Amino acid sequence: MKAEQRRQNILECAKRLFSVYGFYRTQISDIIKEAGIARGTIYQYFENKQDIFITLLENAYQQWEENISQAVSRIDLKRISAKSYLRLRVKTTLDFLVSDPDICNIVMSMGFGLPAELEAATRRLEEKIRIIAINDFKLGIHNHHIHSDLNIERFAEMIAGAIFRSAFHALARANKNSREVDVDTLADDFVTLFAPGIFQS
Amino acid sequence: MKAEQRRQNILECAKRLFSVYGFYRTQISDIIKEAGIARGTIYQYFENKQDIFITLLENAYQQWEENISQAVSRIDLKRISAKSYLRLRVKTTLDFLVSDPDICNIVMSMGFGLPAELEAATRRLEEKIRIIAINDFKLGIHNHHIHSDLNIERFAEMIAGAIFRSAFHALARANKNSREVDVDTLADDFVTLFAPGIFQS
Amino acid sequence: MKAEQRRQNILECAKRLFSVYGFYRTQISDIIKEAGIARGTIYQYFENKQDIFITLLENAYQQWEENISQAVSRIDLKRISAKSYLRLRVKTTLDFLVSDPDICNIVMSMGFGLPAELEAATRRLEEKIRIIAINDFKLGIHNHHIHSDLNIERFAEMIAGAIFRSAFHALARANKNSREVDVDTLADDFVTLFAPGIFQS
Amino acid sequence: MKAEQRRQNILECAKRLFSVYGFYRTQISDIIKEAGIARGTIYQYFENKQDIFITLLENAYQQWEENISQAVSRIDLKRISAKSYLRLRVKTTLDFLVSDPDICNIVMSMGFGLPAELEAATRRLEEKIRIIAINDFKLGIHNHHIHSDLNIERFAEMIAGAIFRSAFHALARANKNSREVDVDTLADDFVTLFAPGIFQS
DNA sequence: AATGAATGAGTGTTCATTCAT
DNA sequence: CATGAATGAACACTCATTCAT
Repeated sequence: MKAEQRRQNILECAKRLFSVYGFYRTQISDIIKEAGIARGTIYQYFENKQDIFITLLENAYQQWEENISQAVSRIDLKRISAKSYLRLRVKTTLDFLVSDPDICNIVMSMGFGLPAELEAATRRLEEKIRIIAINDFKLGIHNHHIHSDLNIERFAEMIAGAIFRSAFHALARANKNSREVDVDTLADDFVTLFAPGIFQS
Repeated sequence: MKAEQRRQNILECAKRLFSVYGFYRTQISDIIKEAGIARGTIYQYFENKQDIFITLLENAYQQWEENISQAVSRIDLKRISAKSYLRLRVKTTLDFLVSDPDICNIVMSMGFGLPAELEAATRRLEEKIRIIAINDFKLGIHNHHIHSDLNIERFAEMIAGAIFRSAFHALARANKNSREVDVDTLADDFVTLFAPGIFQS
Repeated sequence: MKAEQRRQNILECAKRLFSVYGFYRTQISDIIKEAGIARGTIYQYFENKQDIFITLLENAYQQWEENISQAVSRIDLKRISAKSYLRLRVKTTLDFLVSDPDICNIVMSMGFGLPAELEAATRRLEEKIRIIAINDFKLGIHNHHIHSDLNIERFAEMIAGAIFRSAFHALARANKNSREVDVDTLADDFVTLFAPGIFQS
Repeated sequence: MKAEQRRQNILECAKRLFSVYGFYRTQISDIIKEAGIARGTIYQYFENKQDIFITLLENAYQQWEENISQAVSRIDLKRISAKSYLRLRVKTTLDFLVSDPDICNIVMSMGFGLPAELEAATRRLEEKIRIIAINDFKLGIHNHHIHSDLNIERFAEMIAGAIFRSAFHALARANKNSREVDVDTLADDFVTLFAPGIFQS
């Protein structure tokens, strides 16, 4: 498993660097220096620079889906209130973003100006969040917690935007120790702002 | 005046290209080809590639501030309702973003991974929007339209995020003709979603 | 004569700049800025950058030859001592170099690394000095002031080298006011060092 | 050791080219063509063009100082005559210049018009020679071989000028085979010309 | 004659990727 | 598997010269 360890180490280093400098300004030289390996070695684990970047995202998405399904599995849908459900969803997302701030940084940047393939990969997470939000809205409408004439697609976009932006700022400003706290107040603030508009009685 | 025209043309072309390909993938060669000028000519109008990019942003910011101050000057603050005021603010911002979708694209991308100087320049617009939102909140609190115990800094972030993201998607999907419509429904959707949370009675 | 004036002004400015920065680091842009003329104008007076440089040297050579012939015409060869003759020759050369330190600077640099044509032009002055020195030596041998078995070609080289180097340093260090003095003591020092070796009795 | 060999080869080629064409007219393309390497390779051994040039000079200076100290260590100062000492000094310098005519060419050119940093580096050798000459003069005065009222700074300049110029011409004209001879006669000619003036009894 | 915008060949340098050891 | 020297296409930028006005 030595090889697998090395692979992970490369990914780890690359993630940190991509997160700070972005795709173009992070050079292969930087990554191998950080990982303490030789120039050629990195190409034994990855096809090329893009491959590293995409692998990073792919891993993050997998992690994300596991988090989501775990969180959902713990809910008793019949007993939880709509508002608590919203908060849980937001909290789960924020927890994930906070648990891996580097990936969070990469994904939230929208990947503007990246090679087409990478841009697409970058956008997949927001897309997933949007789809989950839309499905939740549909569920809410079905359960009569949400008015059926709301533009749920648009709402989903705005919510995704709000979460990403506020998470981004919270992470950017946070010192390492106080992050745990931030997530809870952030989720609370989110619910305070959005719940009234979403659950218009 | 010929010179000024050419300068504008270069900016125009560069804007379009930066908007689609970002800073790194847009090459000087592309810009001059698009502008139909020779290699050296571009350097008679701009110091370097960064200079073009920054000039573009600076122009946009100036335009943006003019729009804002014009819009505000037409309001009778004593007669307008809080909700209408919110809608007007959002509408003004969206109008601006829609009127220059390329700049909008560039600015909304957060400039992640750009050379430090450019990244800073890129973030200035969102910062401005956030500050305006915060000031509006303070005004609302002062006028008792908004609860004083809301976390207005956080709200401002979320609102900025929501506006940018939804505008971005609206623009990305929109065909050129239907944009006018989008802005109005977008503003309406925005108010529908946010007003209840902001103006909690 | 307006045109001739302008031409002279360009030469004047170019000379100063070439003297300080050399051929390559002096740009046409610098010259026109210094001369206060437009970019195109300079090409109405000179073919190209090289042409300016060569014209400068040519003028200097002409000036130099006038100086030399004037100085010689004032000597009564029958009455002057060999040593005084040597001193006069050296003094004349130094006077010229001091009278136009910029040209002096250019010529003394040997023109190493210049385009072939310019390098050749640059070396012409030292060549002239060497030839004059050789002829003077021959005259000295003929008049029995100088041993006939000395290697006069070699002596001429060394003398040219010594004059140029010491003049160069004197000029480089001199403040504008004290130059007149320098030339005389320089000539004296030169005679003190070289006369014994040249006029070996 | 392969790497060191390649590095030396690059320096070798660059030296030859700089010697003939100077700094500006020698292009990176020329050097790599001469060295038979790829464009990027040269930047693995040197930071940039200037770095190559400076390394070349630095190496030469080191070589020169070794030569000097070796030569001095072989002298028995108590037994050697002042004139022989002078000849030895000149001979040592000429031997060095002749042993590496390319560097000699570069250094003797005074570096006029080079980028400031390079110009400074270029002038260091003449400066060293001048200082050695001055120290030797002081020694000569102390030992009563040289009059104490001579302007030794000036003499040092002239001597340096004479050596450089005559060496330069000797090298420029010499065919490869006859150099050995030249140095000895050159040193003799030098002593013949300068000794009487320096050791004025 | 004067202008200055336009030109484009040329130059140094970068950096992801390859490959012999 | 690991290494790191070698590669070369790609890129931003310069600057002497031209030419329409």
